[in-house]
Amino acid sequence: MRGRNKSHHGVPREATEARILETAGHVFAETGFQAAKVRDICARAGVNLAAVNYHFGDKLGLYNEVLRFAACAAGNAADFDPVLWGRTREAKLRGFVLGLLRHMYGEERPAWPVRLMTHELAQPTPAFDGVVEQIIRPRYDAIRKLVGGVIGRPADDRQTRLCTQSILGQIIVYAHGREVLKRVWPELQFTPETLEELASHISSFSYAALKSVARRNAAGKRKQKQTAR
Amino acid sequence: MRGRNKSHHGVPREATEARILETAGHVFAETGFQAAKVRDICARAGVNLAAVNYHFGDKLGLYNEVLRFAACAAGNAADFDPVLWGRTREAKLRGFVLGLLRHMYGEERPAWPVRLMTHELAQPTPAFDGVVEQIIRPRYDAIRKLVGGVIGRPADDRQTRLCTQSILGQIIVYAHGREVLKRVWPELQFTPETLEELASHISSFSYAALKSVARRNAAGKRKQKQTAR
DNA sequence: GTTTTTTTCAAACCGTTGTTTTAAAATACT
DNA sequence: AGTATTTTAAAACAACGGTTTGAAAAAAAC
Repeated sequence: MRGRNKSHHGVPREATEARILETAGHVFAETGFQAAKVRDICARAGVNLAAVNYHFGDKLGLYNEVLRFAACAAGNAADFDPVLWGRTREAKLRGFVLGLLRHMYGEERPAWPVRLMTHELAQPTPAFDGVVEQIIRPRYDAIRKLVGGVIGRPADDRQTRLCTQSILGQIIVYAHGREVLKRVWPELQFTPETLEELASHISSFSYAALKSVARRNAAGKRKQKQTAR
Repeated sequence: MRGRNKSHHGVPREATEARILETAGHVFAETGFQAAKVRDICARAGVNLAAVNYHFGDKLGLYNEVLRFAACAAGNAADFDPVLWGRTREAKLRGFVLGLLRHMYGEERPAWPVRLMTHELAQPTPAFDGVVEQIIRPRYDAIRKLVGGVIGRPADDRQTRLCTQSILGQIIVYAHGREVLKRVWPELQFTPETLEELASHISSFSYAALKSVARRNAAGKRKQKQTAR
């Protein structure tokens, strides 16, 4: 009865399907899954109301497809090799930060996947686990390894994780604090130059902090040796 | 017809009203304003369906009342004098961070106001501006002033704001990254000792970074003077 | 104790919203 | 061209959910 996905020869999507998907991304990002209305999506996409159910089964099916689409746009795991980001560790750190910022605010990228994520964080749907495993965890593991290298600790060390949280927090605050930021710092604009500036600030801020942690660790070890003697 | 607020002599709230308010806080925090159901709130509170409309006018009226309640629980502006937090600037910073962490995760405090805020950030209601002005801005201004003091710049300097964002980001990541954190770092528990640990980490991490920024600024100035000579 | 006011309750109301249906139009296949 | 299949379209369906109603119960006022 209902034709799922591609037509009989390899053509991936009908025009209608694509238009729904595109529009749904924006609508879901604006209001979240629950509050988004199928009627709204269809009207904006200029397709009939029944099209969503015909092409995607139901609203949740459409949402999952939108998430899959957003996941593709997020890039693949191969991009998370720190060697791509720079030569020195500080350069690597800056590369990671800038990459993430560009990914979230870059002008060439659509803004809706990030906003969609904000809604998932506030109220996860069943699809959230997949998003974490596919999108977030590889990035998290990569930066954790890098941080561990700077402070001379294993990647799953508690202190390493705290430092990782500190770095990620500085990045996501611009996404999740968006509405607050608009009010307490309305002058801030997200131009490409701003992203560079943010990346420089966050990476140098963090690198200095990490070096300080590393020094404190080394001092701690020396002291331990002395008292052991 | 409908009796608003307090009864004729000064008693602030009927039992029903209070029970609705209490329950509504939890429900709104779980699912956000839109997705929360009046029927659900009433059922859980053990009151009749019509009670919400009778006591609060409509759903939005109840929500506003819940926000006002949460705002009270958030403490008043007088708590934001940095001198309360410690003697040295580093101690002040740690005091601020610990205060915010305790406010968000402290066991004596109910957890729902923070989750409610997550929903507001994802999809602000008209009440959000009030929340920002009453709750967030005083804290933001206080920490901004403190940071400016450490790096030797005015409170509304761009660099000061960037550093402030960096510190706040490290704190809110534990609130807004909650669902991610549960998946990538499931072992983390929020005991009172953990809060102390987080506060120590974030404040020492940040203070080291701030000092580094201050040094870089001083070096920049020296260089400027030399070339000017 | 009677009257008045306030509060509770069950039921109904009614717009909204996801989904289904049934038929017509468009497209592909032979 | 003729047939089968896929896609679109308008309307209806059914459940959900905020709100209203009108009467009963409870509380307050007198």
